[in-house]
Amino acid sequence: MYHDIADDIIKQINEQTYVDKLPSEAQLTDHYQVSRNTIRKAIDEVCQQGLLRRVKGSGYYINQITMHDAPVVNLSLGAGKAMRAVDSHLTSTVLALEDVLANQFQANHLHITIGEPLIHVLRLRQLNGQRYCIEDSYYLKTQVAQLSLADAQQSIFHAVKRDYDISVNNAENYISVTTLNDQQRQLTGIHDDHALLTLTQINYYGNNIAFNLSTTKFFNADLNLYFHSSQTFGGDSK
Amino acid sequence: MYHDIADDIIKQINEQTYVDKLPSEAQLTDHYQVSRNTIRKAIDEVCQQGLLRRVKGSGYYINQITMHDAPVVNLSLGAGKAMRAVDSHLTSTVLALEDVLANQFQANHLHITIGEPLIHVLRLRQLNGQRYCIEDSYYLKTQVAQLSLADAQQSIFHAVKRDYDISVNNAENYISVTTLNDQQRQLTGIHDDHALLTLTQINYYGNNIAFNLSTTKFFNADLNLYFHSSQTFGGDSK
DNA sequence: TTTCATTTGTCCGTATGTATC
DNA sequence: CGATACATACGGACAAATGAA
Repeated sequence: MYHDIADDIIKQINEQTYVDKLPSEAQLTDHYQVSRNTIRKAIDEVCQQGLLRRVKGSGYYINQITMHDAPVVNLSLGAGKAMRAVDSHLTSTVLALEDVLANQFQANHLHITIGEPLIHVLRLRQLNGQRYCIEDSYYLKTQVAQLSLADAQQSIFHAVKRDYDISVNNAENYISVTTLNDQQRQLTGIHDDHALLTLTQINYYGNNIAFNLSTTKFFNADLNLYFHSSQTFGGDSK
Repeated sequence: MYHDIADDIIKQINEQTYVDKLPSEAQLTDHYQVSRNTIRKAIDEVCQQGLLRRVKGSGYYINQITMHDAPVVNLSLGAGKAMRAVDSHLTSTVLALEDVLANQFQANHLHITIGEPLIHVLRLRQLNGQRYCIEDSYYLKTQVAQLSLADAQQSIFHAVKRDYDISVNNAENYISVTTLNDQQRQLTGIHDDHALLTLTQINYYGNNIAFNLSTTKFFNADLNLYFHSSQTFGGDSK
């Protein structure tokens, strides 16, 4: 229930029903007809997504997530949700859809042994006709037995949820700067050596079983990856 | 109080008192002599740092965070804590320590008007004799009236905490790829055009007032910025 | 400066639901 | 199936910060 309330609050923020700050807990309690604790749990969720900052004695203030004109991807929304804002406008060209065996890197990150079977998907994604990102994804075949080409052209996470009831519970995120690798150059025909902002994610579901490892390289030189960190902590920070 | 319990649980994990999983909530309730709600809030904090995975009906399992060959800065630890691991080994060369007036960019992010007085600190930081990062920081003079050269050579946040009782409560983080700007080239004598992983942070204290805007450019081409994102969410993700 | 109502932060006890084993 | 363990929700109490009178 508090999930639904959280979703609704986020919706109100997006629709600018709430502009500068949220109504007080008392007002929200009244509005949603639930206890204060439930409201607070809902607000916790919204805060965790970096949309609010909380001020004791004052209220909840809405964060403006912008970097001037530069495009921003909010990673605090959690895996799968981060891209949703742009996801509907993205088109995907599937450059590879194949079974492979885990190498050292993949085995390390997926907590499996070398040689375990994986599905490899390489996609070039476009936004408004512009190259947006290139994404290498590896799925554990023990979890995701099969992926159709049609699914790979759309939202894979959606298909995985539909067919295997797997959705992302949490994720580890690594951000670095890289260039395209040989396979990516060959299949895209892009041969320049540009440094690309790169996001590597290990996605976990349910009991925190890693089921997916993906590396996304963004072509847009202006792109910003955003996330919010808060200090839950009272004190010191020494 | 639940902060202290969270800290203690983390300590027990680090000391391997708890190896595979945590004691049950009932046992922890008994051990710390607090209510179950308080235990759960403490555990929430530990989870948020990515140290635990929670399994309904089963228990809390300790995450084994795998190490990588590439150097990693863990930003999930929260603002101010992220750099602590390396901070003590960093030496800082202060390239600029001056009063400036806020420009458009700074005003936007610090939620102030153009022309407000700021302190600008430009530091070149080294790790084991190697260039590690270059950091531009702007402090609101209304909050931080003065910074000494000695403080700038050490930990500025520590000095700010000591002199003004200001510590970071939460932060907005933007990660992008940039190159050095003119002032940075001039003052460092570095004139190549390398793409650098760049972290822009707006730091808040008292949860509401932005007091610092800093941009850090990392020289290490292998560096990874890490953070953990969890889904608090039960369900769907549609 | 003090006072006071508002608002968020913390903690408690209890009850019920649901997943795991 | 029953026992255990985590998830959700309610209601109440007091503390602490804010902001306006």
